[in-house]
Amino acid sequence: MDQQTIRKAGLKVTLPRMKILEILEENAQRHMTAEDVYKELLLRDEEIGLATVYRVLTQFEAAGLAERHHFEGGQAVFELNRGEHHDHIVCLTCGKVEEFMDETIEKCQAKIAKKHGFTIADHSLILYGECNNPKCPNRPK
Amino acid sequence: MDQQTIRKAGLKVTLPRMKILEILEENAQRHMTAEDVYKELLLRDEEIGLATVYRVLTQFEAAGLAERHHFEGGQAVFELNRGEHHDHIVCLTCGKVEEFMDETIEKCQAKIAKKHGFTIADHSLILYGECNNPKCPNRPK
DNA sequence: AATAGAAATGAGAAGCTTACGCATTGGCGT
DNA sequence: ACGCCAATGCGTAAGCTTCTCATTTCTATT
Repeated sequence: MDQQTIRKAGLKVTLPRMKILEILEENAQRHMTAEDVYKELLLRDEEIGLATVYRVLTQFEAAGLAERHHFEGGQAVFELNRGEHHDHIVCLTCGKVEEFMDETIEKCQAKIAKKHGFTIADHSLILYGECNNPKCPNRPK
Repeated sequence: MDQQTIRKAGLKVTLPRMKILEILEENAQRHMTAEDVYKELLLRDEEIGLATVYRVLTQFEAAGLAERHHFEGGQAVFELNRGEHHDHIVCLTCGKVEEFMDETIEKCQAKIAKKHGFTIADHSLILYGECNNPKCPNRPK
């Protein structure tokens, strides 16, 4: 139940938060910008302001429900946290994002952090390139 | 000679470009924002506009002279390209940035790209954490 | 159920970073 | 030394995100 998800995050259960969570769940395979979420809300005739979308997404992030990524292009994208950590490959031509996870890289990172005397809190690994998909050049949006 | 660096990049040798390159060289251990560079120019009584700083930094980036990184915090930072590729560890408390390079990780990335059918053009790996330096909590700025 | 208090929302405006337009300035080849 | 064309500076504009504050909505309480 979504309500529990929100409540456990220490947030009041409100309509905007329910709707936004719902949209993020339905688009779990995509990575959505705040604007994307807002547009989706408009399509559903929900009277939710863009400011609220940003606020809620930021709260979700703070609560660990969602992650914010800064891919190239200035606009931040959000995705629901589904438990398993992963990194991203982004196609510079069509914008497609794929996810991956490599145990070796994770271990190397820990090793490097130790060598530098750092305690790692988080990391961001993004590979940029061309997806080589025949249909790729059709940029979305 | 700096002039050669700029000329070889296909850019006209102008005073702003010289000064900005100079500042980047003198602060090679730091990672500077456009604003940082601009302030440094003001200190030196150079009549160079912020718009020019952004323009020149972007040109340096396009010419491969400098790299632009998007660490957390929205503001992009620039650093001169000194030939050898490297990634970054950023201290979330004091903002200190250290550089590293790990052959194993680089190889893993290539492997992952191949597995996903991507041709890698670039990548961004940033570790965030605490530097554990006794003097760390004195945030700069 | 009704109510009070606190938190959340919506709308617009502000803030911040970055890019742009245009008149003026300044390199660089001849 | 001269002139062309690129580069600059200033102001302004654009894009993304956050803030302000009056109003609404949730939740705990009566």
